[in-house]
Amino acid sequence: METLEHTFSISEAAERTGLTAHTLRYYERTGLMLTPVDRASSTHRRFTEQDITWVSFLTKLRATSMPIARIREYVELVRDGDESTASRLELLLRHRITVVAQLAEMQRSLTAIDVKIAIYEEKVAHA
Amino acid sequence: METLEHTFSISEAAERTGLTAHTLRYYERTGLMLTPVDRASSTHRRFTEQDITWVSFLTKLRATSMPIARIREYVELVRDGDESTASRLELLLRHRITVVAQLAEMQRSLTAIDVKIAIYEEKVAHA
DNA sequence: GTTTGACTTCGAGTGCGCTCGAAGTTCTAT
DNA sequence: ATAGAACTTCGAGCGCACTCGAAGTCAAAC
Repeated sequence: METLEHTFSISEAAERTGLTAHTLRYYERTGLMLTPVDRASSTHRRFTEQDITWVSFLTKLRATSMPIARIREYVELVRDGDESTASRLELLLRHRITVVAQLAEMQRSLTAIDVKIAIYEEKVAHA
Repeated sequence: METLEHTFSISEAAERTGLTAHTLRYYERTGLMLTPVDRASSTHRRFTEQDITWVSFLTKLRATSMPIARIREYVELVRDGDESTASRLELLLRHRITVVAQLAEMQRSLTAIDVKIAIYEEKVAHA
C-alpha cells in the first residue's frame, strides 16, 4: 500500500523550511539531499514530506554550526543504509560534543554581557 | 597615584586572549580598540591589562555573534563617555535578546539531534 | 656588535555559505 | 491561445571575518 502523498513546489518547500528557494537548490546541488528531488511531469521540483523532514533536520545541523562538508559526509553514510548506523551515531555523538561546548561558551558570554548590563542599569538608575 | 602596570607583547596578548596576533592587529585597525594600542619605545605594541580585559569582552560579543560593525558602534559609544550610558545599555539589551534566541534555537536543535542519536543507539544495541 | 627571532605595515587572498541575475522554459488562469 | 507568474540551469558575485605573505625593522641574548 502506498501513502497518498502531498508534494510541494520549491516555494512551498521554502516557506515550510524557512529557507529560500535559492538555498534549497544549493543544498540539492551540493549533495545534501538523500536523493535528487523528484521532477514531476516537468522539470519543476516536487518536494515530498520526507524531503521536507530531511531538510528540516539539515537545518538543525546547520543551526548547530555543522559545516556543509560534514553534513555531506553524514548524508553519504545515510545513503549507505543500515551498515553505516554505527558511523552515523559516532558522527552525531562527536558533533554533540561541539554543540554542548558552543552552548556553554555562549552561556558564559551571556553572563559576561549581563554583568555589563547590570553595571549600566545601576548607572542609569542613579543618573 | 599610578598603578604599576605590566604590559604584554602582541604574542603574549594573543596567548592571553586566545586570538592570533593577526586578529589582534585586525581588531585594532578596524576600530575595535578603545584607543590605539601603546607603542612603547618602539613601533612594537604593548598591551595593558585594560587592553586585555577589553579584548576579552570583545570576544564575548563575537562569541555571541555580534557583527564587527555593531561592535564598532558600541566602541564608539564607550568612547563618548558617560553621556552614552543609556545608549550602550540599550544596545546590549537588544543584543541580549538575540543571544537568548540563539541559545534557544541551539538547544532545540540539540534536542532534535539527540532524538536521532537515541534512534541510532537503539539500532546499534539491537544489532 | 652581531645574530636570531619577533615584530612592523600593507594590501591581497581565503573559505564559507549562501545569493543573485540572466536567459530561457513551463504552468495556471483567463 | 495567450499573458503572466513561477519555475529552470548556470556560473558568477558577495559579505563577513579573518588570514596570510612579503619585505622590511627592531630588540634581547650572546
